[in-house]
Amino acid sequence: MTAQWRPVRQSRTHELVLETIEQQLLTGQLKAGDRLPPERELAAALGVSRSALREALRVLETIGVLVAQVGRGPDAGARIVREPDDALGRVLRLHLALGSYGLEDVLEARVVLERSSVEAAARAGRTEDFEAAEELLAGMAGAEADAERFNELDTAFHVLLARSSGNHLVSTLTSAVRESVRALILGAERNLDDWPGTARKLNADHAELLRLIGAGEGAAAADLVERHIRGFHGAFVSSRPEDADH
Amino acid sequence: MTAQWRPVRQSRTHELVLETIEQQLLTGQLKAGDRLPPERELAAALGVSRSALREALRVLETIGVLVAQVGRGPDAGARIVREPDDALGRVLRLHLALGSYGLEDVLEARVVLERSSVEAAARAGRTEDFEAAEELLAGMAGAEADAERFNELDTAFHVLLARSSGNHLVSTLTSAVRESVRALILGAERNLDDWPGTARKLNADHAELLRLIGAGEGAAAADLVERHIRGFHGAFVSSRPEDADH
DNA sequence: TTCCTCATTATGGTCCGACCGAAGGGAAGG
DNA sequence: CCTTCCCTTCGGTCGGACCATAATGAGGAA
Repeated sequence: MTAQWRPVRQSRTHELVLETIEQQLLTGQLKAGDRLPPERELAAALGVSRSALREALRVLETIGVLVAQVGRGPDAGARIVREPDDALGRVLRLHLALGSYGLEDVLEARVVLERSSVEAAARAGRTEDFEAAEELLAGMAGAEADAERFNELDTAFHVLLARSSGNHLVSTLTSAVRESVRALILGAERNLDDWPGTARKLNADHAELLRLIGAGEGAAAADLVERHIRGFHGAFVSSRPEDADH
Repeated sequence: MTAQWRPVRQSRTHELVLETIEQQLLTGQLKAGDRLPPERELAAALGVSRSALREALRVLETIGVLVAQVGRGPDAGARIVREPDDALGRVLRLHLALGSYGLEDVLEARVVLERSSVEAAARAGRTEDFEAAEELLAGMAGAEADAERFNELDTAFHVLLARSSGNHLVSTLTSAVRESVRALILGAERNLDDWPGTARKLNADHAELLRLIGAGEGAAAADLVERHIRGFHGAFVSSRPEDADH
């Protein structure tokens, strides 16, 4: 194997701090819900400046592992939380914009993830999610004129299906990927010739998808969701010929 | 729809800075390879303190969108880059540790992603990746005694297959998910009764997988990789009964 | 007593000014 | 022409100060 040496880039203080805290997370010494000491105390305890500590905390915050609240009382200060969705969404969104991967890749990823989601959802059969999905569906039917609102509900619908699969990770990834192309999809919808008609078609897909999932027909639902995604996604990719290289 | 209000959490300076820079990324005013102005200048231009700016830059750095180098010359300063893999890996790793999702979820996600990867790889048929994979395979055969090294090569092997699919996004996700459980897998391997025997079996799978991909038999390769992952992953999940809730 | 009001205090958020160390650029000297 | 050494330009770090926010608790009014 050809040796690949990456620069060591050693010892930026905030990275050391980060490692320390990460270790405590990985070993379970820090759990969700725990509070960190006040910044000034922790900085002193770690022997670093408050600025360096704050940079490390900021990183944890963007990862969705920590939130901070000002003020006083039991809810104030820095707390460990579990909110990966926004973090992943932001990463994917920015890298999509930078062309770290192309739209085709996003299309394939969506197909793969959502096929798996709907199959699992059909197996799980959660009626409460089913009802919520019905509501979203009704909302979309009423919002066919308003592309922005439709897009919002559409995203919520797909994310709900993913969540209904019972697999948090796949759901998080699905949600993040879907969010990352949200602005693009919205832009494409606005440029379509016959948007209301397209919206109706999409909604018909959604209704049928929901029916199949409710009936436990996972395989059929998976095929439908693939057609659904490829159909629309493919249509607007072709109208946006900026291919991203790498 | 029941209204869901999340707190506005408005106007932390570094978030405003972040939005500004993100906008420039999303609109293409900032592209990969571009250099940002020196921190002091940029801070002054944005009308914020250097600390606030630095926190925003740190966020971009953890997202894998920016790197900073000290010193002088054309390569110094903050540059826009495209390195999503480490960022995603870190997010998933920490959230796995926090129990944002369970091991079962990771198993399913790996199955879904890697099935897709090997099918695509079989279609793409990149001979150069094939050769690199052969090398890794040989390396693993020689490292059956050393669990750590084996694990390293194993990870590299799966990541290589993913990359060979030609889909950067799926490859990145695969790599991140695989990295996130790397420490866990290593720990499990060390606790196995018959590790060398297991290693041989895994390697046999790898060899056969590579053969199928080379022969263009994507479907068979997908089935094999699913059995491969479920077999081993399932075995060690059962020996580690800490189920993560949410 | 009970309730409202207001000062106190703990906490994160922001800013400033200073200094350190790394690394390219260029002048001085061989 | 090449080497050596200083200077300048960067990010990285630090300490201290002040602000905004929000719970707390004391003190006064009903």
